This record gives sequence, C-alpha cells and structure tokens, in this order.
Amino acid sequence: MDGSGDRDSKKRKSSWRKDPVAVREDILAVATQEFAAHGLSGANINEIAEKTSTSKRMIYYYFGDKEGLYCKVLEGVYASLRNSEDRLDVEGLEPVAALRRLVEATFDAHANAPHFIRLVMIENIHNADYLRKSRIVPKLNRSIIEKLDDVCTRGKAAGKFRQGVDPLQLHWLISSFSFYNVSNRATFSASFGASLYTKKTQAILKARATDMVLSTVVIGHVPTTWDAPAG
Amino acid sequence: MDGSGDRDSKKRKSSWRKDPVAVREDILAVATQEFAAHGLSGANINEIAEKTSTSKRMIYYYFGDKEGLYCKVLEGVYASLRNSEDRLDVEGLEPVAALRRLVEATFDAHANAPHFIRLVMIENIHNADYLRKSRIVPKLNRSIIEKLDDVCTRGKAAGKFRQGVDPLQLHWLISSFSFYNVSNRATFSASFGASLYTKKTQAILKARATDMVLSTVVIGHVPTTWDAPAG
DNA sequence: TGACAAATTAACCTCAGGGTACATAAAGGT
DNA sequence: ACCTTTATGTACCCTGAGGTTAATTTGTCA
Repeated sequence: MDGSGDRDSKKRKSSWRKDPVAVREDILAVATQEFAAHGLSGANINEIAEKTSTSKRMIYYYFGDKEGLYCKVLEGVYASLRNSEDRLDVEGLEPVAALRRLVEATFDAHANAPHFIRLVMIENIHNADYLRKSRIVPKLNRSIIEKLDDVCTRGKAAGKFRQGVDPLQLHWLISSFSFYNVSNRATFSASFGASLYTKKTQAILKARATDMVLSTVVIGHVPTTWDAPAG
Repeated sequence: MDGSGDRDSKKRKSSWRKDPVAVREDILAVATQEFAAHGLSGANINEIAEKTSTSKRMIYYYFGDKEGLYCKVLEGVYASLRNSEDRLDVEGLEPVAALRRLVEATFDAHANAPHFIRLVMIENIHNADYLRKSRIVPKLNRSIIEKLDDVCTRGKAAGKFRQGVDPLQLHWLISSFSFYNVSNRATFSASFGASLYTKKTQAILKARATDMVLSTVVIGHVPTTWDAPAG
C-alpha cells in the first residue's frame, strides 16, 4: 500500500518542497468532506489538519480562519455543480425533450452531489449568511435559469407549453424533489423505511417526477408512469 | 406587558415554589428555539440556560446532557406536527377533494412550522442518528401515510385515481416541495431573489404544486393554473 | 552569494462551553 | 417534628478546539 509512498514521504520529511497550489487543494478537499459531514460548528480544525498532508498552521496561512475556509468550500461545491449543469447541452433539443432532459439531469446531478446537498443544507441553517457574502455564486446560478428560460420560450412559441409557465417557479419545482430526495433521505428512511432508496425505486421516482413536471407544463401531456403496476 | 409578571416574579424571587413541569417546559421551549436556530453543536447550553427562567443546573437535572435535551426537543416538534396533521379531517371528503385538501394542508403545515423544518434539516445532517433512537417518532409518521392510503384506495375504487399510485411515493412527492419551500428559502433567495416568497407568490406556488399532484394522480385531470398570465 | 519573500514546522496560548460538586430549601410522608 | 426525596442555586472544573508566535527552510532575484 505504501510502495510509492516512499518518494512522497522523502519529499516531505528530510527536504520538503514548496507546493502551495497542491497544499491549498488538499486542504479544500479535506475541509469539504469535513464541513459536509459535520457542519460549520461541528467540523473540527484539528481533525481537518490531521487528515491533510499538511499542518493546521497552513490552514490559517491560506484561509485566515474557520469561516474563511468554510466560504471557499462553499464556493467550490457551487462551482462544481454549475459545471455539471453547463455540460448539459439542451439548446439543440426540441422543447419537450429538452425539458425532460433537464429534469432528469437535475435529479441525477443532485443524487450524485451529496457534498453539495449537505453544504447547502448547512448554509440554510445559517440563513445563507456566507452564501450572500460570496460574489461568485449569484453568477453561477444564472445559467440554469437561462437554460430553463430558453426551453420555456421555445416551448411556448411552438404552442406546446402553457403560456403562464414561469422558469423560476419551474426551477423551484424541479429542485424541490431533486434536492429533498437527497437531503431528507436519512429522516425519511428512519420514518418510513428505505424502500424508496433502492436503485430501482429511485429510477421510478425520477420517471414519475419527470412525467409530473411534463404534465403540468406541456399542453395535452398525459402522464402514464403511475399506470404501471405499483412499486 | 408585565402587568401580571409581578405575581410570577414574587413566586420565584423571595420564596420560590417547586414547579417541575413548568421548568421542564420552559427549558424545552427555549431549547427548541436554540437548537432550531444553531444546530446541535452550534447551540450553547449556557445561552439556553440564560434564556430560561431557571438555571443550567436544571437542564442537566432533567435532561442529562446536551444530546438528551436535543432528543426531547426533536420528539416534541415531531409530535406537534402530527397533531396538526391529525386535526385534518379527510375521511369525509370525496377522493379528489380529499387529496387536494391533503396537499394544501401539508404545504401550509410546513410553512407554519419552521422549527420543525430546521430541526429535521439538522437531524439529516446528523444522519438521523437521534431520530432512530426515538421509539415514539415512527408511530407518529404512520398516521399521515394511513390517511394518504385511505384516500388512494377510495380514489382507485371510484375509478378516479390511476391504479399504480403509491401512497408512500405520493407522500415523498408532496413532502418534497412542501419541505424544500421552507428549508431552502435562504439559499434560494440568495441565489435568485426573494420573489417566490411573497404571500401572493406562495399562494400561486401552492396552487400550482397541488394542481400538478392532481394531474399525475387523477385520471383526466387537466392542470389549468399555468394558463393564467405569468407571475 | 546573500538578502528578501514565500512556505512550512512545532510548540504554545486562551477561553468558551459542556459538565460536575456541594450545599440547601421545599414537599411529603409518618 | 423528623426524615427522605425532590428540586433548585452557586460556584467551580477542565478539556477540547480555535487561533497564534516564533523560528526554520526553500525559492528567487540582484
């Protein structure tokens, strides 16, 4: 397991080299894990330091204090979710297919970004105090709304979407089940069992939620997923 | 405002009387506020003590330690949400009306129970560790599922609901937007502005979400809320 | 090659905050 | 009236964790 660790430890032990970028990233990666796991007050700077390959002093050197570190972590996860959204190409698709794709992609993106979800939960506990300080995050979120707006505009123009459909409200709706599905998994399972969290049932939930969104937005869309035998 | 506070202070000052029930409730009420506001590790026992009309010593006397107090707070808010759900009489209504009523009531109940929402969020951060220890909470949650199950069964029997409709999945869906609407208000507003959180827009969101649920569950239901002019 | 800045280490400081020890007053039983 | 149990007030302890000081090494540019 430590076959190649030799070189690394040599590097760090007898004669360490400077590598500020790697150190910063190392700290951020560990801090993301820890803040996501335990929250702002719950996370422990000493533990974060131990899990990095550097020392506590470096955390303060690069990030000032605990809150500074937390802010950078927050910006990091927001940026990384934006990336996964931006990779989604939806402009080329016909409006209904585009909307379907957007909903499914959002559902999946949330399911695959538990750190993001947990940090957003934590941030909500803190009334978004740190998010509001960030100058980069508001920009990040614009792109998803623009995508939805584009789809809605084209859908209405084609006579396929209802006229009153509002991109922001639609985003609220799509986010709600995508987010809740991950954020409340623990309490939901504790209350009602884990039956909704098998791979199979998750696929069903996604399909039904997607179908449901389409049936409110798309004129004449008839939902069919519930017609399948239960479960 | 303190016209009658005189008697109370007399009671506590010169010759205090024993009143264990009131003391316990006082502590619980304050602790609910504080844990909901700051989380488990974020809440401060000294501050809780200061905000009660009793002392820190009594917290440990009645609740053992911080986690013990937190558990009781958690059970308290769950119980109080159950109450608001149980007061809802839905058995007498025709299935479609009953479902509509259930969705609207759930939306409102969540909107009016911010403490509950925040504590559930906090509990999810802790992977529902404390909720799982509770023996009373699983019982509490059964009643809402039973209500939904009753409505679904009647709806299917009347040929109005799709056959595959599943009460637990339906509950997941209804909870998702009801919960998210409150839980993520802070970050959502920070990202996209607070336009969705006016009284008027909240009513619209509730109506549209309700309409959406009905359109997936009820055969032949045509959603109309989006047809209104945007906003 | 030596001064200067940037990066890093190790040891230390401080105090907030969870938890306890001990004394004591009120109620309740007999 | 006494003893016991329950309830309460005061003062204190002490560790964990956020943050700092000061010295050391590495790189860089005259």
